[in-house]
Amino acid sequence: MTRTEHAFSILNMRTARPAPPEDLTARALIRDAAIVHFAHDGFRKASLRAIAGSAGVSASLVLHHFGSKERLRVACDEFVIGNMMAAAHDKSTPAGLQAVIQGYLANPAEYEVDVAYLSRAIAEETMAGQTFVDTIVDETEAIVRAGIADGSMNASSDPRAEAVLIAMTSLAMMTMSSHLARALGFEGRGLGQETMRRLALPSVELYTHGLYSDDTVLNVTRKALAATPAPAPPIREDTR
Amino acid sequence: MTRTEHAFSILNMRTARPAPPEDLTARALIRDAAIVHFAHDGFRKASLRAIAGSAGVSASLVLHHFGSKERLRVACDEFVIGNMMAAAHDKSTPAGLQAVIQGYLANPAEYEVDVAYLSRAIAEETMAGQTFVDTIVDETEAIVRAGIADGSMNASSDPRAEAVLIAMTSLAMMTMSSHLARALGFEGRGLGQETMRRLALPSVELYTHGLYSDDTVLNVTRKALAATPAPAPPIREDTR
DNA sequence: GTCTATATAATGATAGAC
DNA sequence: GTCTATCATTATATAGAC
Repeated sequence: MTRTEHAFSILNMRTARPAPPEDLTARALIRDAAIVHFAHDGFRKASLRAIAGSAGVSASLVLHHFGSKERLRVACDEFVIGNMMAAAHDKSTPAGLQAVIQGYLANPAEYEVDVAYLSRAIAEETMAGQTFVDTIVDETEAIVRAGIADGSMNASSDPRAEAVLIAMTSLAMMTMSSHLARALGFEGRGLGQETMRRLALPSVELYTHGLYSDDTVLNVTRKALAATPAPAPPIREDTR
Repeated sequence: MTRTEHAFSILNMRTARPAPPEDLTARALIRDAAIVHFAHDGFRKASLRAIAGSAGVSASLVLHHFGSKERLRVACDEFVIGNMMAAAHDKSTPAGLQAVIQGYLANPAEYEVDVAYLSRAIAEETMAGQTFVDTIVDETEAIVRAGIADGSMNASSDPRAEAVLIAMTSLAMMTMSSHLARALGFEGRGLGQETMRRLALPSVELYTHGLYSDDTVLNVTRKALAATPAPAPPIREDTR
């Protein structure tokens, strides 16, 4: 994803999960219902009975197919992650998942369920959440390093840490979408296009000219860091 | 909080909750235990029996004092928020809570429980979470507007939206601390000083010079927004 | 594959003794 | 204020018929 694509993607659209409604196996119906319930209520609050009810089957059938609630969660994790990775691969850019996220931010209604599921997964620190976050961070790092290399982005003292910061900001748009909307006066409407539209320009402004008007804070921070040596030896992790 | 204080606060410290260990009323013991359990396990998973066990009392006494699990949660919400607001008031700066957060980021062990509780509250979209987020956003907006007014910060097309973005980034450091640490190779150690130290400089770099090296993306975004009129009439909310 | 019936465990909440 | 005993509900999970 080039920086121009990045900007455009904010206003782009994508098609939703191609899952037809009726001709699905019961196992798939249950899995899809579970994803909705886990996303909406969280793992603990979502009950097998409620999931079974939404899928139009008995609670026992859920266990017959998945063995336990925990294994059902794993199946949902793998399905949603697989879904996201497939969508990312469709984009066929070095920043696949990032592009999917941008697509979501442009049209939240499409990926709504998967994104809500992943938000929960991130908060509950489940396997799907960690995989998703790690992938986004790695992709972001690749983008940042490429941008620095081709001169479109500024040099950084620590591109990995910079990528982490940028990725977390993107992810925060997902996980805190309701707070975001409320803070902008769009209460109750979730993360809609109105919210994203209002944030698009300030976000790019911040990423273009920064917040501070001169290097005062930067210099102060540098001195402060130099004055207090790291508690543990400043081992530089492998940042690829 | 001036911008210099902002930079310094990253390396500052603060004292912890002044709660003595033994000479507390049973009600307070229960409340403190509940805060720990709600923070660690979430509201649903935390059981009254486990809370009572940690407080060294019977489960019935919990209900005797608080009436119900939900009312216990409300009491915890109010206590933690009150705690934070008091700490913020101690700072006696226009950016009280922000300063407390910065203090936490500098020394996570101190406020660990309260911050973990608020992280949960944000994720579970409880009353405490909303109050906390809204306060942080409002404070951030005041800082941004003051910074713009005194020339230390760049002008913005939408200071409120800019403040929301900055606040969400700060809050993401809290709510996604484990993912953050893992992404930097500090797995398992939570959000420690190592992590914060590594992020301090890149964060300020980003806020000083931005990410993009020129106005290409900015101009593209401006054009894209101008080309697609807002879905709903572009009503400008009251941004104070 | 799908169901009904049931086992088993845990939870939030109540009653009442001290 | 604090406890023990207990209730009623709900949850996950199993057994077995069809």
